[in-house]
Amino acid sequence: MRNAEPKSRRSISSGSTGPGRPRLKDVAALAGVSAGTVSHTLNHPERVVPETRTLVLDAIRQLGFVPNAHARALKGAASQVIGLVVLDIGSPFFMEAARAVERSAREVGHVVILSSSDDDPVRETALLRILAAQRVRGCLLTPAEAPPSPAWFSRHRLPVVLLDYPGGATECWVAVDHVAGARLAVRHLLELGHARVAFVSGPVALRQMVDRGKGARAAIVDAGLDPGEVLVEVIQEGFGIADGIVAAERLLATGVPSAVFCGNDMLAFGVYRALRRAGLRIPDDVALVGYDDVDFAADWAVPLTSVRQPIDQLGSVATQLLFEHMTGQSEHMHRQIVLQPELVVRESSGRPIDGRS
Amino acid sequence: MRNAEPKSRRSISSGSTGPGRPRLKDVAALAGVSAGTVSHTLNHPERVVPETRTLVLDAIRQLGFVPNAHARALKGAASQVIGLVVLDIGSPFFMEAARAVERSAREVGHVVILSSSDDDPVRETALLRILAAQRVRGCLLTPAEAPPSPAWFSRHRLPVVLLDYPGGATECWVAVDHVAGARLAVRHLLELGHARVAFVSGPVALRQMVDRGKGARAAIVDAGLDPGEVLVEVIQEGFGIADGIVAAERLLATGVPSAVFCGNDMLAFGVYRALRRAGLRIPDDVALVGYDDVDFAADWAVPLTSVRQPIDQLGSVATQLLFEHMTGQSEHMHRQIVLQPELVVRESSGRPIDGRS
DNA sequence: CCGATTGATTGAATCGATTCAATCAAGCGA
DNA sequence: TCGCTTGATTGAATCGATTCAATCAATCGG
Repeated sequence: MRNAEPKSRRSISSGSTGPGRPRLKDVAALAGVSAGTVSHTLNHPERVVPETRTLVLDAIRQLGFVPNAHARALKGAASQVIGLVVLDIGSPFFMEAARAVERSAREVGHVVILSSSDDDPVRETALLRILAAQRVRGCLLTPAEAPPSPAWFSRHRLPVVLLDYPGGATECWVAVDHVAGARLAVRHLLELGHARVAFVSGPVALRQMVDRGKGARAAIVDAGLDPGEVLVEVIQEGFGIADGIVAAERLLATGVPSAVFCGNDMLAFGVYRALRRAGLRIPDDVALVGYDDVDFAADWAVPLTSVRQPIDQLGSVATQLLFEHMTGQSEHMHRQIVLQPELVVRESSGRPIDGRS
Repeated sequence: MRNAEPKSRRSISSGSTGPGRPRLKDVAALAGVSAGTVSHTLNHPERVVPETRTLVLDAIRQLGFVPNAHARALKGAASQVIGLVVLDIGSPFFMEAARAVERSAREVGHVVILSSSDDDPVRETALLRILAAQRVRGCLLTPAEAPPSPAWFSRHRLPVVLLDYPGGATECWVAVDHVAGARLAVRHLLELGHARVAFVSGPVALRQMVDRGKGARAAIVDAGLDPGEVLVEVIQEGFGIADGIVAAERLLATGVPSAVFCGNDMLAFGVYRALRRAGLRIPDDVALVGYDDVDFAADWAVPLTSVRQPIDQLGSVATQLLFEHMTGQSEHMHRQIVLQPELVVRESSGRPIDGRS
């Protein structure tokens, strides 16, 4: 009994009930060649004589054969998949980055597994394990807290590039210099003649926000001034428009400086709204600068001066670095890249004010 | 020579040069059990006596073993991956949908391969082939034009649910009723007493835009009026803020109706901007309604009345349907789900106007 | 006209985990 | 103490494609 039909379970159902997912073997049978030849036409077409090739390709088309990537991968072929783990798919920042990554990956024939750690290190680890199990070719990661050690990645043979996270010298990463961005913004305001500047910050749990605060102070120090006298900090729990409104109201209660720099554009929009309601004009009464340069900034009622992050570049550079890492042999040198943001000056920051320091 | 070390190429390097990616075999060797037992501790822990289990688990931990998903899949285990092919990752709509899909998939222990067809049917086919090759468990697709036939998907054993696309009765799909959405919007304007309504449409190549136009006309017919007399259509090539501005300028040239319904919120924002510049007040002089209810709509200078699509629901319902399809045996019935959008009334549409029809 | 060379094709081993039948050991009743 | 049941563990076959050595055929020079 056991030997009567030892290996044709699949074939039977394939022959009788339905088409069944065609295997390479089926193609070979239909084309009247061996399995090896079919494989060759797919992977080394030059080794196969044209007539045979057409024969095989016809059979493939006829059966609608799609080679099993798992079997292929098992034999050692490099996977065509890379992983991307971000903190929050919902954020426009990561969305744009993901877009760039997807595009860059596509250019070299790869697809992307996208997932979100939701800022949870435990979930992050779980996701990395899944990616390792999938034997993806490599992965891009924005760590929730500290990323797994480089040893973890090399142990799992999982090339990694950290995204928007300044790591150590023994790993690859690409980050944006938030300190520099804020520095540009505040320097701009100081150059316009503002003597006191408010910094509306989002949650300080975010490295980015802390960096932007640092940059603001640095710009003031650069100008030979005292941050303690020039900077007014307002810290919000969130970073939406509503938080910006609250921040502006807090400022209104204590006296609004002539310039406000916000940790991101949403906060700036909120601040704008609240200040307008209070009868203040932008930029005549208050100069306003945001951060991120979201799509909307240029189209806001008063076009918003903002710091543009090279998100696109972030995604594509990181992907390129990853491919370098993936394809590079063991002689791969870890590289760290810091991208510089750019200040986009629009109407909201206004013109130089008369010196009344 | 050939037989001297027939199978230990990997083992050698593993033993001598570096750690090497540990295989199940290595775990078995370290734990002093057979491969089968290791597999059992992973997949049928109850079949293995507790002491052996700890032994094996220790070995797994010690080696940092992560089972090869490809080998697993090859043996027939269901993949933990689903595919998602959208038209454009960049758009907020798909971003939000992707987010919902990712979340729903995660809840049942799956990850998502995200990719964008960029509205190109050729690329769409290529992506679907990749997904089929990866033997993903199933896939969600927003077709660029007509999707591949249900036969294609069943041939490749690739369960599919069409996303935001009303397909046929022999496939699964989830879509939003754009006709109904526009109908709600225009009915609202008519009920407020507006006798003439402009419809600012985006590119008519988009099914959505055409449907919204239909809905606008339907609402007028519902009210017993003649669309030819009531509706003024303005068609734009794009659907950004700039296009909205152009549309408004065209309206201004011919005389602006007392109400404007826009194919999406961006167009509405542009219209708002242009009308304000022309000295018209919203909603006092012109009532304005958008579509999509993007994050910004509520926070716009004059909070925008808009039609909210249940995008989140779209993503999660589609994913649930896909899982039903994937896990369901052949007795799976194809299901079609149409989600209803909702009108969110805010200030921009104003209050009832005095009857001056 | 024969041996050698080139090139196309085939066959079999292989990747790593699963699974089922087979084995092995322990425990139990008689 | 022997046979039998029960349950843990092992071994071998298997999934589907790749690849390399082996085979087979044809062509060419001598």
